[in-house]
Amino acid sequence: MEKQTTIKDIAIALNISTSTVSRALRDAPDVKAETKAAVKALSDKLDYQPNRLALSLLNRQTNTIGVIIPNLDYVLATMVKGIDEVALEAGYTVMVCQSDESYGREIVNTKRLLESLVDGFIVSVSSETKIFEHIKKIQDKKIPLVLFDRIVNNIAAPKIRLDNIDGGVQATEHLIEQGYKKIAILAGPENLNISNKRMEGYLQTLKANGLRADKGHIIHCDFNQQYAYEATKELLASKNRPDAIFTISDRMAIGAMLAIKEKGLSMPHDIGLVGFNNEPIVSLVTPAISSVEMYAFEIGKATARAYIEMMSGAAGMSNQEIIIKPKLFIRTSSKRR
Amino acid sequence: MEKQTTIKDIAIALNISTSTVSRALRDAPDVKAETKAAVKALSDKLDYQPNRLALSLLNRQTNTIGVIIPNLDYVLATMVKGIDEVALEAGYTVMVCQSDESYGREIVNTKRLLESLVDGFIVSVSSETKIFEHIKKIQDKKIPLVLFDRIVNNIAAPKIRLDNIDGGVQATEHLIEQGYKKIAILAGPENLNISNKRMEGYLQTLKANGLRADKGHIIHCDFNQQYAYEATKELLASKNRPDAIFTISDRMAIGAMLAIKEKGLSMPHDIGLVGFNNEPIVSLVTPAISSVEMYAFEIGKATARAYIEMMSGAAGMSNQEIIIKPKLFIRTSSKRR
DNA sequence: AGCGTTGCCGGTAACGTTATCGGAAATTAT
DNA sequence: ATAATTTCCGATAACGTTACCGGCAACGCT
Repeated sequence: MEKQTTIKDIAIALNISTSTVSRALRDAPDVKAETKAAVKALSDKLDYQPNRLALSLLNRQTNTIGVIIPNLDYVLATMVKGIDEVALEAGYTVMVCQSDESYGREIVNTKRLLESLVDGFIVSVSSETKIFEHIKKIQDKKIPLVLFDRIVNNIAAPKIRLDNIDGGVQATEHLIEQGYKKIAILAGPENLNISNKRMEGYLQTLKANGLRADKGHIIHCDFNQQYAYEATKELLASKNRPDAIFTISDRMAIGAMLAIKEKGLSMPHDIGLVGFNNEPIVSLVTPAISSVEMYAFEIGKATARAYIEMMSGAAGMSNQEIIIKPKLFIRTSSKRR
Repeated sequence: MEKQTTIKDIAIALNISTSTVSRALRDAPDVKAETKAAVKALSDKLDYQPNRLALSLLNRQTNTIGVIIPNLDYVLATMVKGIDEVALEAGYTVMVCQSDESYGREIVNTKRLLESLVDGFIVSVSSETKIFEHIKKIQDKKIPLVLFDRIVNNIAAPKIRLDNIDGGVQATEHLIEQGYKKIAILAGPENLNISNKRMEGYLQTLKANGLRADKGHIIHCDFNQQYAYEATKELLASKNRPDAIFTISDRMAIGAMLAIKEKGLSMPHDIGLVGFNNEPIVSLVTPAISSVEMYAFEIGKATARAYIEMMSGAAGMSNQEIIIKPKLFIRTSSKRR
């Protein structure tokens, strides 16, 4: 707050020019060893810290990555951890902004970071976001952009995401193998790509196995576990009661589990249950819930790596799509054979 | 990446000076309406964004808060959300850096942010941090600092934290009221203040009720649920088996629950269980786990408010300590009367 | 002795913005 | 018509840093 020590302070104190101080600090070859020593000693004593703002202004780069995410739930926090780890290693600073699943806040965040605070973006869009002008604006300004997890299809950028369809396939195939016939799905919000892809895998697999999805067995609801609980209660009360439920998040799986227990049904006997994300919690409840691991930490790391690659490879963004394969972890909630 | 539109571009295009453009954009009174209109039109067209770096350099303030946290678990993520909400509202940008519970990374993060990137700090120290020179350095430079959650005692700064002792008291009193006599505690890492305070409340309450804490009933272990599971198994196998367990986090409570069930004991009959944090998950497992709510979101908001107050009140930091009262939520796992 | 070379350092401009001052032109008052 | 005021705008410096250029010594070479 007061006044940071600057290169000028050192220069005046030693009665030399700022240029020389600057060179001395960077260990340039054309500075006398003696001078260097004096500069370094004083800089240590005054606890000099270079002013990154001045540097960034000069070089037109901040070495900062703007990360925009919809929230900080388990999966995204894990991904951010992955991004952070790789970015820090490579000398980047990360600026995380949550949009809180709000389109408006996503725009505000983008705008702020665009004020020359970052030299690139890593974005996962909010579930509310249906218009992508703010994302396109980033690209119009030729600012590097990487999309991850909740990607946007009609934007050309490197994308790192889970193979969500495959996740849906693995979960559904497993349930069918276990002999379940009437498999319901608790899908997420309607316009959410990841949710729809998981459902696509579910539908594909049903079809491939000659099963038909009852329309009443496809429920769109928010990620919230409360909604999942309510939705499951309705499902279980319906005429055509499902004998298995696939939820596209673990939160929802736990909500579903609660409703199932309340109804007095047993897992995996009466009803099979498979969740998504493989959060630590699923193996700690009873019965332990089968879940699709999405390797969030790996996705985070891959995302940061793609970003770094894009920054170094001046040769235009490659727009590759990295697709991580999920893996179903089978537990008690769905294993009846 | 290419080149952002600057005030200069607009000035040249309209054949006026940069000063005039600057004033026009800020709606200064001494600019002709006509000129203003022209400037604004062109600035919109070119999608001009002011360069915050230049501004920050000039004003010696960034309007950015550096938030340093040990990790992004449920509690801290919630607190960050609270900070974020208040800070955004007040026009601040937040830079979140995780130290990943590492002393080294905490120092690196502090150092980076000190390079004039932020004009104040909000810090929760890592569990590994025992030396606080890096924190003191912040204060030596007269840079505003607020501590929250995992605070540091011998540093004078505004502090916002939970009344951890009271949390321990509430949990323990409740267990005693329910008739439990041999109450064990799964405490966190030894040098972690919040963990010790919760234990202090536990010890106080035992003493006040004429109970003695068996040394074997006080277990220090990492926050990790796996450790809690192992530790509980040992507890249950010991000669002097406890009839209740108080864990200082919900993660640990769930680990404990798992061990209890495995042993074939029932809650709340054979064993009472109380956790800490009141994470959503505790009400979704069976039995639902009693837990101490710590109002993480409120703590986050109060922290940001304290920061803002400190920034505005030029009259020295007040160094007040805001202490949030926790509240025990009683659920099945410990209610046997 | 004169020349080129090397070692070391200082001055200047630039990054994008705004505060401050000063001044020309236009308007009003006398 | 002249003075006084207002309206509007431009030039400059500054924030902290480094790249670039240039220059003065001192040294070595012929």
